[in-house]
This record gives sequence, C-alpha cells and structure tokens, in this order.
Amino acid sequence: MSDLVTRLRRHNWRITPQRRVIAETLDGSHVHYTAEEILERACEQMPELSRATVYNTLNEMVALGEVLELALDGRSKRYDPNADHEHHHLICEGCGLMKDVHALADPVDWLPGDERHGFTVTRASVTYRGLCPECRAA
Amino acid sequence: MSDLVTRLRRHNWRITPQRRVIAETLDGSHVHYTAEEILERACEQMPELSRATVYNTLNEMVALGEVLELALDGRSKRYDPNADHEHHHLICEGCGLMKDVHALADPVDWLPGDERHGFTVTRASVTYRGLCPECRAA
DNA sequence: ATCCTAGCTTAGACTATGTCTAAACAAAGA
DNA sequence: TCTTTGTTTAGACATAGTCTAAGCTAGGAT
Repeated sequence: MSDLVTRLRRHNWRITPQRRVIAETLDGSHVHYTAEEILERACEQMPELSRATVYNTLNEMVALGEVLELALDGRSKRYDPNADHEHHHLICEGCGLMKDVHALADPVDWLPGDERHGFTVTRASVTYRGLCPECRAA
Repeated sequence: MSDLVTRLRRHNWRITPQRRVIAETLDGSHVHYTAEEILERACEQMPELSRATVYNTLNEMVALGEVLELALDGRSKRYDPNADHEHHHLICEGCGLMKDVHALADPVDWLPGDERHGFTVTRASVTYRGLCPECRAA
C-alpha cells in the first residue's frame, strides 16, 4: 500500500500544490474528516486555499477511485483515503467521529441465497454505531 | 408484525390527522422515500400539510424507534418503516433499488475488542451492494 | 359547556452542506 | 513570447433540514 499522492500520480493527474496539501491532509489518518475539516486543516498549511478547490479535489479523487466517499451519518460526507484495502466503519452517534475497523468475518457469507432476491452480491460493508469515550462520559 | 400506526399508538403518542397521513404514506410502500417524497405524497391526501410537520414527525418516529433513518446515498435521508425487525439493506449499484434483507448472524460479534477504540458499540448494519437481475442483464 | 393548558401545526427565516459560474491565473507546448 | 488548456478563486446559488414564534386543537378541570 503506497501513499495517496503516489497513487494519484499514477493516473496522470496533475499534482498541484493545492492538491498535494489536500491529499496529505487526508492521508495517514484512520479518522475520516468532512470536507470542512479538511479545508480547515489544509488551510494551516496554505491559508489562501479555497473551499471550492477542496470540494473539487475531493470529488476528483473519488472519481479516480483512490478515495472513498462515505455518507453514513446524514450530516456531511466524509472522505476515506484507504480505498485500496477492505475495511468497515465505526461511527460515534454523539459527535459523528468515524474510524476504520477490521472485522473477523466477511458479511457476504452470512447472507443466505434466498435473501439475495436474484442479485449478484459483490461486496458488503458494515457500519458499527455506538458512543466514543468522550461522548459516553459527557 | 403490526402496522406502523398501531405500533406508534403503543407509545402513547397522539395520532393526529397529519401524523396518520404521514405514517400511512410511509407504511404502504416497499420503497424507502425521502422526506420531500413523503411530503409530496402525503399532500395528495392533505394539501395543507406543512414541510415542518413532515420533518418533525419523521424525526419523532425515528426517536420512538419505529422508523429507521437511512443515509446511504449522500443526498437526502430516506425513511424505513420496518424498524420492528432487524434487517440490513441490499442496494443495486446500477439503478439504486434498495431492498430489506436478513442475515444469519449479528455483525457486532465479529468486531474484536481491540478494534473498538474504546467505543461502546451498540449496533451494526450491513450494506450489501451488487447488481439486481435487470441491471445484470442490461 | 366553557376555560385552561399542553402539545401540535404552520409559514417562513435561518443554517449547513455542497455545487456552479465567471474571471483570474498558471503551466506546457508552438 | 504567445496560445491553449487546465486550475484556482470568490461568491452566488441550490438543496436539505432545523428553528422560531404565533396560532390552533384536543382533552381535562370546573
């Protein structure tokens, strides 16, 4: 598994300074940020970075298949740079914090044939929900 | 499994004419609607029904645990009246069709303690993705 | 029956999230 | 250098949903 900038470069995608800052902000964390959080953090590196560029860049990285867009909490979308390996998500119902997790079994194996309604089922992802330590204490 | 209005009444929840129309709009269908779609359909029965009442009522039914709120496509939330039995969702990646399905095991059991990051994990839902018979043929 | 109260409904203002537009800017090739 | 193409920007716009304040309604007390 290589870093996100390297994976993006393989698509002949121009790595501008703005795009690099956004990719580096995204990468290397197992917490998934919203677009606003990425903007805020990336602006620490490049204060003139615009909101539109963050949204454009995230959408392009999703279209290239190198970043996953997650819409699991009904508030704002979150972006997951780990599109190159299988994993599931754990979400705090209090604050929306989202982390990657790994489960012991593949849920596809637990869906009986007569529940498949004729579909060809190719993948399954599990959304675990609960409270993070901070929200439980509060 | 009883109908949604009956289940709601058990919570000592006042069934006003507006709430009844909204519940019946939700319950009669096997498709999961957005709030706007519910408003549009419910207004055929009760044209003066307001948007705020639809949103309030849906949120209350979710809070009572009788309706599930689904945020799976990043656009708008959809509402599922079948909250009285555990189920997961199967989504066609071609046409967006969404069906309820039942799995053989509870995915919470597959998440090891060291993957819980200190969270109290209360539930898990699986989103199965694939192609429905029509989209596979196309 | 009438009044009172609590809770329900309403229109519209407001907030949050995300997209679009048009102009300025930057980089690469002729 | 000039041109072309693609990128970035600020801000207008769009969409989804929440909040507020006022009026309305149902049901209990008298």
